[in-house]
Amino acid sequence: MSKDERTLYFPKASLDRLKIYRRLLTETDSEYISSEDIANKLGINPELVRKDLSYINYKGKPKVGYHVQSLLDELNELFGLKKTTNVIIVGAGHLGRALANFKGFSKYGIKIVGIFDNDPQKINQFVGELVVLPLDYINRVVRRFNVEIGTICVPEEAAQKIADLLVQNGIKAIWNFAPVKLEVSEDIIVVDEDISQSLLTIKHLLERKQLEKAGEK
Amino acid sequence: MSKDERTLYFPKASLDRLKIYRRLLTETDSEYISSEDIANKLGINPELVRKDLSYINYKGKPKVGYHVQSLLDELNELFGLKKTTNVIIVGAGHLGRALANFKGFSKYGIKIVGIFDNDPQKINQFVGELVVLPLDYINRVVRRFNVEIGTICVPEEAAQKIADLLVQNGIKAIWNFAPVKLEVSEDIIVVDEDISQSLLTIKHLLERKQLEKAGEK
DNA sequence: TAGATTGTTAATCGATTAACAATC
DNA sequence: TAGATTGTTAATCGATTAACAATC
Repeated sequence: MSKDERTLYFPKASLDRLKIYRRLLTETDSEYISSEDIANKLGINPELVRKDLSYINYKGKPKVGYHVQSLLDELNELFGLKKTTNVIIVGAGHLGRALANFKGFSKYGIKIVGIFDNDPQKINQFVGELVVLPLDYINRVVRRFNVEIGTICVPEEAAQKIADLLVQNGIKAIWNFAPVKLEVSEDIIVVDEDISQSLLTIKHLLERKQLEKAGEK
Repeated sequence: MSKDERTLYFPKASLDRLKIYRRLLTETDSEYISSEDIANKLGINPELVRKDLSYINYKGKPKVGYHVQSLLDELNELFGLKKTTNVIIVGAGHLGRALANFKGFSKYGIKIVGIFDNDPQKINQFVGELVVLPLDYINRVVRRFNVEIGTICVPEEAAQKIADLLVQNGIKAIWNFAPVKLEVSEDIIVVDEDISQSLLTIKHLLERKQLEKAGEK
């Protein structure tokens, strides 16, 4: 199968499930796994699993199931895990530093190659093995390391300006932790990671549950 | 309208959009806003906005639109922003400490009332205004502050055990930063915040984009 | 071979969009 | 009033599920 065939468009929901299958497979010891096994563990339908895998043109063996290792390889390829992608972080506050210190990214072929801030107090401080650099240095680092992803960990007032700066410097994708809808040109990938928003979901579900309980009486 | 009417079931996608409308309204200065204004800013259909708002039984004024302040009030109520919810954090690593230090949660009616770790080196250290406590203290803190939400910031190997511990101690919702599917009883709310997974999405989209470009030639 | 499991087409379901009457 | 915008019913679209033939 050619790469082009494999990466034709398929639903976002399927892409998200493929990530979950991938995680499940990394925790699977057996040599083969059936669509039913996968479905049961995730609480979904086996047909859906098969459909999702058909999108990436991966073939299982009737009567046997899917070969865990080769499917995992295929999914790792799909998510570009085999090649290293260089990433910078803008904002050396608590969150930016926490991300810079996180050891788990290497598993996903992600390497943090720089952290930046405009606060003179933070500049030159060590964060793990990196040193906080001023924003002027973004250009140099991006070119030197061929950085594709920029992470925004600055306060929301500053986020749009930093996004513009990143785009100017040739960043192709933005991982945005600020609670703002960034306006960038269409060809830039933006993924929002607005963690406070999930707290809203939790609070709503707690409220709803409480009302349900009250209603039962 | 009674609370019960308002909180009848509606699609998850609508709930997520309602959160986005809420954020947009906080950034809106005018007194009224039309479904078309909202839709344009978010790149969706005005009909969808009206449909979503009809789920929460919120009425606009024909020819005028929606009253920004009162809609915002309604949404704040929907997401339980007006009352304070107490939260604890388990795991005082970089991420746990970053969350404990984050000032923005108060806006959402969230208060961090405790941070815990099993590492003797971390216990008794200060994190902002809190002191890291051993896991044994979870029970006391949960009861004392009537804690509803527990945040898991421990390594993935430990996550399930901590989830069990939280549930034993009466926690009603888990905000899970570990890359693991937690097994908990049905009445416990679990919201996953697996940030590494979004990197997979970014890497995939980057790959796809590159293939598209290659294909154009 | 018989049976189990895949792969795929058709049917169903649910969410989004279109249409339009109601209303200020 | 006329016109703009809401609220809601009906039509469409897309994703999920069901059914079943293909295959090892």
